[in-house]
Amino acid sequence: MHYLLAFCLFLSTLSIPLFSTCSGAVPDGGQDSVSVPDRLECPAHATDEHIVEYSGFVVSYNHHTLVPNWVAYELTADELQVRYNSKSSNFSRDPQLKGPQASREDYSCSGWDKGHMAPKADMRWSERSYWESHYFTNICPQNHQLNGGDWNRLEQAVRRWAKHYGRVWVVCGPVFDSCRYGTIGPAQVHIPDAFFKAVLFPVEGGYGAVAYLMPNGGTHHPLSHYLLTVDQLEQLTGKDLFPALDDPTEAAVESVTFNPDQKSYR
DNA sequence: CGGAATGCGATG
DNA sequence: CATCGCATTCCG
Repeated sequence: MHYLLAFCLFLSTLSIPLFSTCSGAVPDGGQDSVSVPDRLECPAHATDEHIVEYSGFVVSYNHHTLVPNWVAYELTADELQVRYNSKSSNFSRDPQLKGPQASREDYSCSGWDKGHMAPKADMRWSERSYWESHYFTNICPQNHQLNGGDWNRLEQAVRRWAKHYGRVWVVCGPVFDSCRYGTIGPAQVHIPDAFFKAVLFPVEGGYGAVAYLMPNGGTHHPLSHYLLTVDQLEQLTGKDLFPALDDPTEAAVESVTFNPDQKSYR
């Protein structure tokens, strides 16, 4: 017990922030980088990102912030029928990925949750996808209240929508602006200021979309409080979301907010 | 209320 | 290391 406490204090002394550039603009060298797959849910490719394709989701990993730039996946109603389960949830590094990664030590005693971007509850359709969701390439430091609260409620809504619409396309990730929370751990894992999530729906003859932005704190509001258009989210994050849509469709879908519950039986 | 789902941390 | 218990939240 005393040893553990001393260990944590030791780690905290190691994690003195030097100067943390938040932009992620530092080029990280040497990693094989694959182009972004041509899928509906994937954002346009940007510089300084390393694309990793897992069985259940695609990650744009940032070797500077040690968190993903974004995580994207299609979620189907069929996938939610299969419920692979494990008593333990063992977070680990992606063994295939070269270069720096976060580790458990960075998060332990940090006061921040290991927050999934692609939720493990969305990846239960196979043992492989389940464990891949536990790689640190899919994890961000996240406020505990948010992780179990409003962010979790949004994830539950996405599963409800996937069941109702048959499939949805999801992209989410951290947002860095003021970098007010600094970093955690010896590896200096960057703590996001906020998180975004955008969801694309198949509707008759076309698509609808919603976007959310939640600060990385213990706020509690109705989900509608965090709502914004995909256009607004793109301006905030500098990302081009759902670029696989043809231009007129993309423009129409991203300028208005779809109401996914409007047509449901509730 | 019971079952999912997000986790953390104590216990052998 | 695995297992268990705890807290919170939401849904049917």
